[in-house]
Amino acid sequence: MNLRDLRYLLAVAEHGHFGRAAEACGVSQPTLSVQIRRLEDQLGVALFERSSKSVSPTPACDRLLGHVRAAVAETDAILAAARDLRDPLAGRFRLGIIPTLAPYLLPLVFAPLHEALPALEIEPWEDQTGALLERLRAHELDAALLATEVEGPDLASMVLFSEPFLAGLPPEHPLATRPVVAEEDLAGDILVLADGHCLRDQALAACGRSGALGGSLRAASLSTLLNMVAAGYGTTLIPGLAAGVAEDSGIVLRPLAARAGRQVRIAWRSRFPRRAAVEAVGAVIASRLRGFSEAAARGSWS
Amino acid sequence: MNLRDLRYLLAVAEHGHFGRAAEACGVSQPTLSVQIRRLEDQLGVALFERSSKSVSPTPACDRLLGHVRAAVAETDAILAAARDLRDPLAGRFRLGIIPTLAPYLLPLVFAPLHEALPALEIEPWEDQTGALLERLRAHELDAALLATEVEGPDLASMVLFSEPFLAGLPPEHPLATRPVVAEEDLAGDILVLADGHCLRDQALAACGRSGALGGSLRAASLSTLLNMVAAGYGTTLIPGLAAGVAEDSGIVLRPLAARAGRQVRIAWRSRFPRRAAVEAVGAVIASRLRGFSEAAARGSWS
DNA sequence: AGGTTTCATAGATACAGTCTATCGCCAATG
DNA sequence: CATTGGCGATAGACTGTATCTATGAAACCT
Repeated sequence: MNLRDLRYLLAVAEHGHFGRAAEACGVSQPTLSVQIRRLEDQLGVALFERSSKSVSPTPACDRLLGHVRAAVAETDAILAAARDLRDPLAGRFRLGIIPTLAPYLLPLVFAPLHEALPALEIEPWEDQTGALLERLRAHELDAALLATEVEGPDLASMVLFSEPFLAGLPPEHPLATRPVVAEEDLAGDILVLADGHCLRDQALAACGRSGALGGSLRAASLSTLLNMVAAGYGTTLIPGLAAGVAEDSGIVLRPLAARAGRQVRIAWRSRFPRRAAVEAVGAVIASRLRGFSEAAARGSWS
Repeated sequence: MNLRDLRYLLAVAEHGHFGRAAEACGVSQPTLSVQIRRLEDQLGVALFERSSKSVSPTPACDRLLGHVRAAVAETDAILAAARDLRDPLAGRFRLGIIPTLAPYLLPLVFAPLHEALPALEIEPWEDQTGALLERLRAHELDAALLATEVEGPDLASMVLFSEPFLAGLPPEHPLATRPVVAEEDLAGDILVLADGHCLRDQALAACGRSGALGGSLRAASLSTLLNMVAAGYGTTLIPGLAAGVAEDSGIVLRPLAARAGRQVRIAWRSRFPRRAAVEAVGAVIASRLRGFSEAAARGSWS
C-alpha cells in the first residue's frame, strides 16, 4: 500500500468523479482507475461503486476513509514538522561548558547568540571536561566549550579564542608592586582548583610545578579560589575572562611575563549532523571575543 | 514519501543498526542505507548520526518519530479494517421493505437471517415502493424487498417467493359462506390502502376495477384496513403472509378462485458490489418461505 | 597487522506507476 | 432510432525507482 494511492482514494471519494479527481491529483484518469483498482485488490474490498453517472464510496470505503484521512494527515504532519526542523540553526542545542569558563563567558555571549541565532535554543550544561566529553560521546550534548584539546577520531574541535592567564595576588603580596609577574615566581605559594578542573593542571604547568601544595586546599570553584587569594592565603593564575570578578573581590591582577594562557575550543562529535549549528555558535563566540586576548594580555580587562 | 520508507525509518530507529533493521524489514542492508538517505534528502533533515559503532536518531528524528509511528499505525488500521470488511457477508446491510410486507415477513425471516449470516447487520427500513426505490438509487439502501418489478438498467431484482392473496371478509358477509371466492365478486365493496401502496393497485387490478371506492377510505396501513373489514365496512384482498394477523382480528379468509397474488422480490442496484450479500439474504428468505405460496393458496395458513 | 564489523557506493535488474490511445457502456439528443 | 458526448476500463509502451549483489572505506578488536 502506498501513500499516493491513499491520496488518490481521498480525491476520488471527494470528487465522486475519476476525471476530476485525476486532475486534482495531477495525473491522468487511467492512472487513477488502475491505482484504485489495485488498492481494492490489495485491500480485498470494493471501494467505489462505479457507473457512468456517478462514483460513490461503498459502505466499506466510508469506514476506511477515517483512517485514510488520519494516515494522510499524519504524513503531512511529518512533512510540516520536517520543514520546521530543516534549519540546522534551529531547535535545541545542548552546549557543555567547563566551570572556569561558564560564569564569565556565558553572560558575554548569551545575548549575541540569541540575537544571531534566534531559532537556536541553547541549553548550557556546566561540568568538568571529563564529564562533558563523556556526555558528548553519549549524544547527551551537541557540543562543548573546553580549554583543552580533544582526543580521538570521533571528536573534533576548533579554537574560538585565546584566553591569557593573569597573576592573581593579595594586595599586600610582594609581587603586587611589580607591573609584570613571571609565572615561575608564583610557584611558591600558588593555590589551584580541585582535581578534575583543567585549569588546575594548566596553572601548575604554567608556573613550572608538577604537583600542588600539599593537599591543604581543594577549591571546588574559581569563586572560592578568588576569595582565598583575596584573603591572603596565596597567589593564583586567573583566566582572563574572570578578571573583572577577581578585581571586584579585591585581588590585584598583573600580566604574566611569558603570556601563559589557554585556548578555548568548541568540541563536537565528528559525525554530528548539525555541523552548521556548531560552526555558527563558534563563530558568534569567537566574534564576540575578538581582540579580547590582546586586551587582556595588556592588562586592560575592565 | 513512501510508507515503506517510514517503516524502514522506524526499524532503523528501533534497532539502531542498519543490518538488523534490514533483516527485520526483509530487505538488504544497502536498500535501507539508500532509502534512509533518500528520505533524509526529501525531508531536508538528518535523521541518524551514523558511526561504525552506533546509529542514533538525531533530535529532529526524535521529534518526527511520533508522527511516523502514528502514520504507520493508521495504515495498519486501514489494513485491519479492510480485513474485517473483506467479507461481503459482513457489515451493515440496509434493507428496504414495503409496509404490507414488513410486519409479517420480518418476524419470519429475522432469526433465520441472523443465524445464516451472523456477521451481516441487517437494518430494515420500512417505506412505500417509490420511496424505497429512490433511496436505493441514492445509495441509502443496499437492497429492498418489493412486490413489484423494478424498471431501468440501473436496478436488478430477483423473485424470492410468490404470495397469494386471500379474500378477507367480515364474518357476516354473504361471501363468507363460500369455500372459494371469485376475485371479481369482491369488486363491489372492496376496501384498499391509500395511494402509494403497491397492494392498493394490485388488489384493484385483481378484482377488475380501475379505481377505488369514492374516496371514502384512505387506510394508511394494512392493520387499519383489517380492522375496517372486521367491523363490516367492506371486503379486501389480504396478502398471504398477513393471514394469521387477519384471522386474529376476526376476519374470515377464503382462497381466491383465480389465485390472484403477488411476487415478492429483492431489488438492488445492478452495480452494487456486495452482490453476494444480496443473494445470500435473498436465499435465506426464499428458503424460509419455500412452499409457503402453495400452502397459503390451499388455505392452510395457520 | 590482519580480520571483522558496519555503513556507503556502484552497477545491473526487475517491477511498478504513468502515459497515450482506444474500447465499451450508458444517456441524452436531434 | 441513430448519433454524439461523457465516463470509466483496458492495452501497450515507457520511464523511473526500489532492490539486489558485489565491493569499498573506515573503525574496531584480537
